[in-house]
Amino acid sequence: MKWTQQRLAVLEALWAAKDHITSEDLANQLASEGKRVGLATVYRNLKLLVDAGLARELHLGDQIVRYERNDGQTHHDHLICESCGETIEFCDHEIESLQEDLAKQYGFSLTGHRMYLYGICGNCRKQ
Amino acid sequence: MKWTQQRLAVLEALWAAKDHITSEDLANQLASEGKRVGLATVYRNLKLLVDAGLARELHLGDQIVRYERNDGQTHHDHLICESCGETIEFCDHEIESLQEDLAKQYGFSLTGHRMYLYGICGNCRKQ
DNA sequence: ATCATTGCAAAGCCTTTGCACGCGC
DNA sequence: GCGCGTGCAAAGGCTTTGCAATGAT
Repeated sequence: MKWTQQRLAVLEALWAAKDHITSEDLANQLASEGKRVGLATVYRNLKLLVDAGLARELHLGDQIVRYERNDGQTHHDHLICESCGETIEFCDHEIESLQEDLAKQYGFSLTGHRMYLYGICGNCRKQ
Repeated sequence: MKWTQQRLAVLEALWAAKDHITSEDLANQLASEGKRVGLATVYRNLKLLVDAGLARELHLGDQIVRYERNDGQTHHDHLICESCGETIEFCDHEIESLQEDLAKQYGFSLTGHRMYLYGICGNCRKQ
């Protein structure tokens, strides 16, 4: 894997993004920084970064694919405000242990999971 | 909402499908039964059925949108075998109650969730 | 009779691919 | 210099839409 400046730029943008980001937004972000990286290259590199374990692909429930950095350690799930779109990342070991139990009941060995909680955040409820 | 024969056909096919089904598969299924329903009509009706609460749209983690019947009562989550694709539906109140707690901790009022557990089923592990 | 619904084909959107050029090693 | 990586534009899937014709009530 060659570390071309485009690939680095994609990685850095992904690392800098506070929220989960779409391919297009990432490309726009790069463009706004004056870095010209073709959209196809963004797509290609996001895929590669996922394969390399440096990024993670998210499907939050709509059809839009988003990416986030993957530092390889912080597994987490998502709590999403349906009103303002704020997303909170969390990790709950108690739930995860129940998931393990449940899979075992069905004879499955668990390899992973995705959990998305949807709700209305405190701020939005006040308005 | 008019109950045209096409709409009924889509609904019936969805009801009959044992597994979660894609728009295209559903269209093929109809075609194989000799019912000629345009693909656009399938798409339009699946959307409408979701709005009407008769169907549910699933995003199992790939980019493929699948549908399942929604009888309005049986909320459930999915346990998916990554090897053979078998999916098991389950509902675990203990996990759901923990989800509620967790949302509350973050000031959210929970409106829903999606949970997908991925693993290898007993059969596939034997092979 | 009226208006929602359909079918078809065209258009849209996002994503991937082919190919010649350029850059990292 | 070699070969991977890039950019561009074209092609690909899947989904939606425009429009005239059809069908449900």
